[in-house]
Amino acid sequence: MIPRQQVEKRVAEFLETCRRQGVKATHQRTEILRELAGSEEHPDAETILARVRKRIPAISVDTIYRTLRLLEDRGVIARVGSMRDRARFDANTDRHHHFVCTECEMIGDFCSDAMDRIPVPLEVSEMGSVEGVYVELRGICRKCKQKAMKTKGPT
Amino acid sequence: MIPRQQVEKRVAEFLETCRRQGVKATHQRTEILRELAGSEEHPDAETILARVRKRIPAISVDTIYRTLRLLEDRGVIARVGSMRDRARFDANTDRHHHFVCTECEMIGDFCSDAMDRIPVPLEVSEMGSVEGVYVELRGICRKCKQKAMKTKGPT
DNA sequence: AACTCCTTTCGTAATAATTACTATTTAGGA
DNA sequence: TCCTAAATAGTAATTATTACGAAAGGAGTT
Ligand SMILES: [Mn+2]
Ligand SMILES: [Mn+2]
Ligand SMILES: [Zn+2]
Ligand SMILES: [Zn+2]
Repeated sequence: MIPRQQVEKRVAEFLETCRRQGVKATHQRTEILRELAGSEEHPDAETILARVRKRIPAISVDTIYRTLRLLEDRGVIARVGSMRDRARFDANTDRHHHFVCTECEMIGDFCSDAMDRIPVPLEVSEMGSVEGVYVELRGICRKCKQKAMKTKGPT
Repeated sequence: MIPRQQVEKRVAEFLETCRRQGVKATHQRTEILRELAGSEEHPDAETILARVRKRIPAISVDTIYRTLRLLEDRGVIARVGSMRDRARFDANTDRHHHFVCTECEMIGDFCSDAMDRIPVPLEVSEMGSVEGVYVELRGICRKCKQKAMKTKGPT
């Protein structure tokens, strides 16, 4: 579980960003971010909608998608997950990367100093200027592997 | 431009894979792969469809998508590009990574031994078994940067 | 060749995810 | 408080992708 304190810190940062950038800090936006910041599972838009609806029953699909785009564009949240599935979101802006299970779509966080320290290859500098990195390790999670064992029988 | 020879090598490999896996090597599949293997731009499904239609006018949308999924599942091609845009495809199976321009969606290839040598963090091994890596550097390409210069004026 | 059986394709319909539209509401400043 | 541009709700539209059913293809058999 993510500490309430940290969630509120992210929300406060967002409210500050709004003030600086002349964007309105609405109830809807705040609750969407609060929901996402309190989750460790990198939920998709639909899941976020369902959860925020518990607190704001009349919130619309449009607002969810529009807000997620807004937050992403301002760098408050990030879009994660592989192309084959629907978009997933992440309010954790600390530098980290993801492990994705190709079976159940579970997404886990990890850090790697080694990875973060790699310089941008010259080849890339010639293509353009790099502003962000996205690293995703793909495989089968523990849970899915065990499930496969039970079904097919052990090795 | 990609040498004809290399394109045909990839096509031949695919035909071999078909034989081994008991999948039919149809004209449609062959032409879709040939088109993709001959392109350096990581085209999307729609683009591939339009191009293959020049040679097989009656080919259907279904066949394009079904075939792309088949090829991806067999590891013959890969799906690339970031979540915000439509899926893009790549028939280059040599280990490499991508630079993506967030402005014009241009996708360029690059290699990085440093990146490929990084061991999987323990943290990740505990989550599951890693079977693939996807690395994407994001930024603004040269062309888009120059365009921005002309519009807004230089620094 | 004609027959059989299974795979694949075409043409089109359906679905799923995301985005757009417009009347109405609201945040935040004067 | 009052005003106004910005944002939202409810719904329609769009886009990308997948599903379906009838027809075609292809390989082995007679
Ligand atoms: Mn994360
Ligand atoms: Mn590539
Ligand atoms: Zn899993
Ligand atoms: Zn560009």
